Amino acid sequence: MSYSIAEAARRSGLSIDTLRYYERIKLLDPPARDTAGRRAYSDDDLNWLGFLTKLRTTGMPIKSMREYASLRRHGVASAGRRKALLVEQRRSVAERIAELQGCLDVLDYKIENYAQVERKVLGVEPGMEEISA
Amino acid sequence: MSYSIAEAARRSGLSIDTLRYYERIKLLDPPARDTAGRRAYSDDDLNWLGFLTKLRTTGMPIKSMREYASLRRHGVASAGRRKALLVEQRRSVAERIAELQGCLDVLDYKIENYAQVERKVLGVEPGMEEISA
DNA sequence: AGTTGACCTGGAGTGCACTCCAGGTCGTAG
DNA sequence: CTACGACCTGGAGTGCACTCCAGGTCAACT
Repeated sequence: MSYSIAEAARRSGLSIDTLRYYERIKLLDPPARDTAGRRAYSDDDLNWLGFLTKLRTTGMPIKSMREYASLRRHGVASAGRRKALLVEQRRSVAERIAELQGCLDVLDYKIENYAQVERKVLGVEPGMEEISA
Repeated sequence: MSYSIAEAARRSGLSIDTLRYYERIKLLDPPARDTAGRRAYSDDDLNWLGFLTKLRTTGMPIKSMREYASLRRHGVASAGRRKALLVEQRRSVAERIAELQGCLDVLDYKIENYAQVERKVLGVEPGMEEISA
């Protein structure tokens, strides 16, 4: 199967401009072209884009994604280095999740404070004593 | 207690430039000044900076942090809106954690693949049969 | 034959969140 | 008294990851 740039954009969730940008900066190997010179993305291209967006979601900088992409072109000999990059990214994602979890706790604490203030305000409204109790 | 800008930077984990920047864009009320006109940050200032960095860590844009900061200046009447902002941010953080968890799963899958490839390579090395088994 | 719409290229522009700089002022140590 | 280091100001510069633009090509419809 092959896909126009519009279709590839739709399926990958990236914009058309971003697809061309990723190609320019060598995140993505130049896809095949149709007879009119238009890009024709393969399923492999789409799968790779899917993985790239996962990496991006984890906050991996484009520089590192480019390194990974470049290693991929160098075949099986680069597998060790690629694995190392992923292991490092895994570590950084786990760390980030823990950090966000900490922020969640702070938010919960603050929100609970606001909720208590609300209950207090209700409590001093005339006739509302039973609600605040 | 009051702190020089260098000390405030050290304690908040922000740079001196960032502290002045946050003040300029009204994330932070102008701190007191000493007799020489230098900034003297209070404990309250430091606590607020601590909370700001939590919000920033959650990925809240500066625009929204400014809104929160501005509401804070308008006293108790704005508490409802402030709580709503925090509740929304809480939701977005929880979502982000789930998203990252999904990425973690993809990374684990890929890493496991690489590990399998490594075991296979070992397997075909002479005298290594028992390791790959 | 003409118009439309999707696509092409190289290059410029954008928004965000800082970060750096030049030139100047203070208060203290030598 | 001067040298130093920490601080001050307004404004310019940076890096990232896109995003937009002008001007052009091409196949298909009317």
